[in-house]
Amino acid sequence: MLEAAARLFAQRGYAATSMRDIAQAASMLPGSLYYHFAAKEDLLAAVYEAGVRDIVAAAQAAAERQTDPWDRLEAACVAHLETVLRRSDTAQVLIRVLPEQVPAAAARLKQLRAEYEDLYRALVAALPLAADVDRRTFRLMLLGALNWTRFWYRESGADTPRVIARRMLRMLRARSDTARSMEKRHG
Amino acid sequence: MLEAAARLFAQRGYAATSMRDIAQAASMLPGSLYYHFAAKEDLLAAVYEAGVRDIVAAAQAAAERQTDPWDRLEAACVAHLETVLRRSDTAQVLIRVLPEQVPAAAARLKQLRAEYEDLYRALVAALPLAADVDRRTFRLMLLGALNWTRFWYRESGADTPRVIARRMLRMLRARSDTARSMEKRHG
DNA sequence: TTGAAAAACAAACGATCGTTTGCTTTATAG
DNA sequence: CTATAAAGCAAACGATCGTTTGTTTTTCAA
Repeated sequence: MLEAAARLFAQRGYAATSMRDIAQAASMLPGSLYYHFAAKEDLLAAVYEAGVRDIVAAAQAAAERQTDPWDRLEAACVAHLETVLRRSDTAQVLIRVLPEQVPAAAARLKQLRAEYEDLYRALVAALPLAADVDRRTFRLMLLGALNWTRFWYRESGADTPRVIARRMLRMLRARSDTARSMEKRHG
Repeated sequence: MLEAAARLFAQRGYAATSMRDIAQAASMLPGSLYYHFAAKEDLLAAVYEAGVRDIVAAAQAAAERQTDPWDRLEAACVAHLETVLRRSDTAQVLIRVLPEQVPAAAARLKQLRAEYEDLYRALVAALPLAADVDRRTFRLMLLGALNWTRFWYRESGADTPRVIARRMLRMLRARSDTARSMEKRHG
């Protein structure tokens, strides 16, 4: 039921998905949904919560398997992209549906989003970046590029989410890195 | 009237905006809209077209004032971001509303989007990039980062669109550049 | 096996949706 | 000034929306 809602919210958006659509996808009648959720907004909030859980869990688990700050970030990004593009419909809703679109639940949704943004704030904070690199811009740029893939990624394409994430991180890593690690990588 | 529609589509999305909302914002009655547009989808297509025109015109004009490939791209990105974040409601619709959300008009909308993606394809093609840099990833990453700003940019913040665009481009420029221009910049 | 709680059904409520129709107002060319 | 076309008004159409209500089915512990 949550899965059906997530799939439709991710595909069509929140407003364009009716409770009847969701009910049909879940093989139920519209009214039955209201035994589990008091309103459409609550259903969205539940999907959102599951989405945050999916992404944060995947990214965090991947990061924890690494020790080097750059490796940790890369692992998190790979997991993030694989989750969003392949594994989880609920995760896609995080990208597709924005809190402001549902004013009544905006506060709760923003709080949930913050949970996963904090993860990246921490990962970026640990990077040995050159002094003139703005970490906020770095983080927002990375997340923007990653999340935007949802709009052009095709399963049929040659590139896997893993390859895409790594390629993106390599582009950002270059000059942003400290001189010391630059030296090391350049031999 | 187009402006009213653009503002609402950008703020709330396509499905969440009713013809009555648009009519009220344009100080008209709902039925009157249909003298100018046969359907809601046609109204969106018109807004989309104006949005593409705004972005492409601004970016192209800015790029033409420069000769160096990197300067041309930077100028285009600055103009792009200023248009999207400040000047044009219609431009925001391009980012907010995706073709797949309106199946009946998807083909036309995709065609319009392609027009502005081609501009960036050309700008990126002209860059003196290192051989191991994938230009497609470069372009998609840049556009993703730029367009994602719509979701976190605040007018009240300290950074102007111009500053944001330049900072982002500087991060991407570093290692992606050829060795020759690296040398030049590093003295 | 029975009885109560959980879950789903069946049917409808008022509200709002995109759109249409017929008439009136406004603008403009001769 | 007047005729004609462009633009907008007023009112409503059927469809669909989120949601509610009362009843029936299913589940499962005692």
